[in-house]
Amino acid sequence: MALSKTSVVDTALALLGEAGLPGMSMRTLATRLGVQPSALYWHFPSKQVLLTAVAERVLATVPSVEPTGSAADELRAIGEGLREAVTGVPDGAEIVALGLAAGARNPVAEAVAATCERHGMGDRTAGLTTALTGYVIGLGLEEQTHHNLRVADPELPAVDFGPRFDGGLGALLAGVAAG
Amino acid sequence: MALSKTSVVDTALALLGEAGLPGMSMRTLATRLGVQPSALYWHFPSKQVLLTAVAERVLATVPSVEPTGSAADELRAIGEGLREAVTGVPDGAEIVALGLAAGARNPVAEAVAATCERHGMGDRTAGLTTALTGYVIGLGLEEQTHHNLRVADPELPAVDFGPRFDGGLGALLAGVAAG
DNA sequence: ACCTGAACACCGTTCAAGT
DNA sequence: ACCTGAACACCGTTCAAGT
Repeated sequence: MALSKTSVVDTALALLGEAGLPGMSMRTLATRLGVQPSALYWHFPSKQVLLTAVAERVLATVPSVEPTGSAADELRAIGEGLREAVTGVPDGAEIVALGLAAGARNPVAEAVAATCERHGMGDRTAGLTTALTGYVIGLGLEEQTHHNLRVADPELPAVDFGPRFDGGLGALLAGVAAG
Repeated sequence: MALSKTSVVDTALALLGEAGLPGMSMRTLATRLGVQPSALYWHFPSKQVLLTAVAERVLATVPSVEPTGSAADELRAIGEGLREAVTGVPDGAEIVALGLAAGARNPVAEAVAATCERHGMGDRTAGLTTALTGYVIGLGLEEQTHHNLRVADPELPAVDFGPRFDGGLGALLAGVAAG
């Protein structure tokens, strides 16, 4: 059957899940698809563009947040949702950063806008979107890099990024009304 | 003259400044040093380890902050100082993230601790350190990736990350007493 | 329209051998 | 101790040619 952008991105995601970015070369991707490497370049002009398509798929998995809590609770849920999407795929932080830099739609922006307006703080939308997105990507990058290093060298001490993420998110949202 | 770790890191930083991470291959590095690529492996076991040494040098340029303002002002200055160090070298965010993941000392941790204790909020040190560091790295990564994309494709719209950084930092520090 | 085959110009890393 | 020379096993990308 003929190749399609969708099937290429599907397979790219599968390879990422198995071995991260180093395991997703254009050559292994082609092999997995039963095609020559050069065939991929008919569908995508470069690996970078292919990766932004992957990033868009990752961003599409960010869950939407129900308007049922305080502003702080909703913003916390938005941050946690982005974190789940980003850390759900190995090297996801790097890939999503590429996607956002390339102009991908950031679902966090709209979610934060909705929450802020609902709670009468629409003027804080831009700052909170930047802070939340940057924080999740940055800590996600550290976490995934740390994981990659530990795979190569098990001597490296383990770090639990879960509580660390919660603590940073709490500090980040301390200025948002709790009730 | 014989090679040394210092001279290798010096030259690595010079190459990074010229063309970023893609311009800093072990081969170009060796050529610039007038040596064979394999010679580098006597001084560093891998490129990754060499890059963490580069990261430590970058982190060492983070300026220390004078205790002359409010807690919020001092924390803002700490964040700005880290940003300057990180964005001062092309692909610095990625490199510093690698360094921190490898266990490099984070100068922000100590600076935040000093400020927090001076202002009677020592219990907030950990959260603020994580939030501040993650945010600076994350937005820095987006910014530098965006810059790299624009070098390859000038069609991509320019974005001024300066005001965006300020806005996010303001939101991040909104929960810290201003006076 | 969609893909093959072959090549170009690179990578990081290893390791015997030299001095 | 410190480095060379040569090789191994890869990369992303291009492009004429096929169907």
